[in-house]
Amino acid sequence: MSENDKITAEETAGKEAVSRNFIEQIIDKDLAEGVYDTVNTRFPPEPNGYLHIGHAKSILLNSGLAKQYGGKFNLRFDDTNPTKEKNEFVESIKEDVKWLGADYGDRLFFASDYFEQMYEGAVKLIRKGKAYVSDLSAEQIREYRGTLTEPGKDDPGRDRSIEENLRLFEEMKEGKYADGEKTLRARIDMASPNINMRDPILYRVAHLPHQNTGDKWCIYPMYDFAHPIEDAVEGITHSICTLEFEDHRPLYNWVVEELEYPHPPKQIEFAKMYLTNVVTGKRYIKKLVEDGIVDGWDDPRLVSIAALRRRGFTPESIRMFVELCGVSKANSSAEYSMLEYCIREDLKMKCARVMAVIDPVRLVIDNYPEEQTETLEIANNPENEELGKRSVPFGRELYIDREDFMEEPPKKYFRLFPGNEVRLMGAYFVKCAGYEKDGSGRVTVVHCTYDPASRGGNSPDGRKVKGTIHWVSAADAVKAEVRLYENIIDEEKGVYNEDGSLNLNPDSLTVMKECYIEPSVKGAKAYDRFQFVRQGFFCVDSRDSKPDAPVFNRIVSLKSSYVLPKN
RNA sequence: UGGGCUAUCGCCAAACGGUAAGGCAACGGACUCUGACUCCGUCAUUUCAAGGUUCGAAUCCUUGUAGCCCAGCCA
Repeated sequence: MSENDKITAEETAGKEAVSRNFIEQIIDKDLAEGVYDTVNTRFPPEPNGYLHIGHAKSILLNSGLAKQYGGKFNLRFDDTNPTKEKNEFVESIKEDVKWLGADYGDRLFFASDYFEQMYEGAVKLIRKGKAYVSDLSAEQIREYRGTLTEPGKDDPGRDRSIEENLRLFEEMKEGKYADGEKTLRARIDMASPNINMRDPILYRVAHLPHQNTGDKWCIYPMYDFAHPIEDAVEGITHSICTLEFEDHRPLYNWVVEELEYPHPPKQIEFAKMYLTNVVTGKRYIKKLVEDGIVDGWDDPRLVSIAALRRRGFTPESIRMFVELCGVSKANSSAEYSMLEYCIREDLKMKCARVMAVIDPVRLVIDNYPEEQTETLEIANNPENEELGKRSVPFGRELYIDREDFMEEPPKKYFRLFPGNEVRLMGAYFVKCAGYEKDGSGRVTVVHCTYDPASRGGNSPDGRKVKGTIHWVSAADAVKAEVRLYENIIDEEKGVYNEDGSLNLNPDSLTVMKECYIEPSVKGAKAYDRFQFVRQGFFCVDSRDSKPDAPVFNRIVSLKSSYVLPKN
């Protein structure tokens, strides 16, 4: 206890009196009062789907608290319902939890490991007269339960003798009854204003093999009975869950009390994290996949952990985001811009800043000698010298982005236009001398002249230019595909239509097939990230990128205070 | 309509009876070989509302209002 006090104090000091969230406050109080002498937490997913950004909050909150207070953090699969669960999901969840940096070490558990103890717990309750076997059908149970405003009525099985209950429950376990024929219920209060306390079902019959226990069991415990036992068995002190379980807390406490656990865990509820204009619902995503709108659960426009990873988000950025969002009991929805801030912030110093032309147009330097080429040394990240320098080839013919040239510029446009001089980043000043168009009026070539004295990007005469643009040597460029993402949801309209369907943004994916990137990106591997100067952060796609045909995902664009006028 | 919970800036979120932190976003401006970054500045006389208690209220009391959750043999 004194040891934990120290850790807490250090933590507080280190955080410079940053206020503690309400869960930390509860924990501090528990530690101070000696209710607990350590802090053990768990993340208890049911393996019935992929994890998404919302889960990250729970994972990082739980693992973070354990770490902060020097306790244990468990990953526990809440696999008490074999009808919904699959091993495929336990693998993906393990991967995602590890990727997020929540270190559960070897503390990987399954609720199904405790089926025996749960069974014994149920028997104990029966012996205490606190549980009984019910013959009611599902429909009858619903009728007997009453409504929000009317009390329920007693189950006919409620008054069975302990002996009979013991026998019947044993028979349930032996497989004498069909699915739905019998249940084990807690004897609490059918008139409770809290519906969860109206003799909740503890066990149901399900003749179904379980992914972990096989055919050993044909009765499976319900969440409300299983969860407190799982927590107690693992020595969890603070069982942190989301708000919708608040009404279940009295039942949670009833279970640990009736089962007489010496150090009962405490359930604390917090508000889930939602992102504005984002879809996380399983059925919606399933439909997007089925309809071919996205290319899988890890499509970079989605916010599953796998999708964020594939898009190029870092675990650090997700952690920063969760931390920034904070923890409270108020239902809230964070804006996506906060997540964008976090990834930019994280990648800013880490990534090499390279030049990539996404929508190319040729730039010819008329006064540059035909056969001449040269190599320029450019810092990989001017703000981080540790990233070193690279060589960038330069020549007479380059590519620049179409957006960086206009025939008739609007006011305040300081890129290339006839007569204007700009800097080719890291290279020379060039002045636009003319341009060519094809039959459809599309610009095909921009001509310019360069000032040889401005090599490196500055003119010895002190002449200034307003604009600096990026470029790539046509002869040396790496051809690549670049995928530009926007929200898959139409933000103007919100996520859902009146009929419950999604408001999709038809332009959520723009595939640019012919992009030219400077040769320094050659050899980039899956998940390698770069800043494409003036454009954004990009990541090598882990699924579709090939060494000879690289594919880059735009993680996030750079901020911009200049809006190009629409043509 | 019974029970539980929540309401503080466009979005998160502190404040724990002593006179409304901070971050994101936005908007000015400086700087700039990224229209980025960085820097500097602006952004709640007021905390869902109305009363009350108090020298003093976002915090306490009263009465309302709004939102979320609960009637699975799901978790």
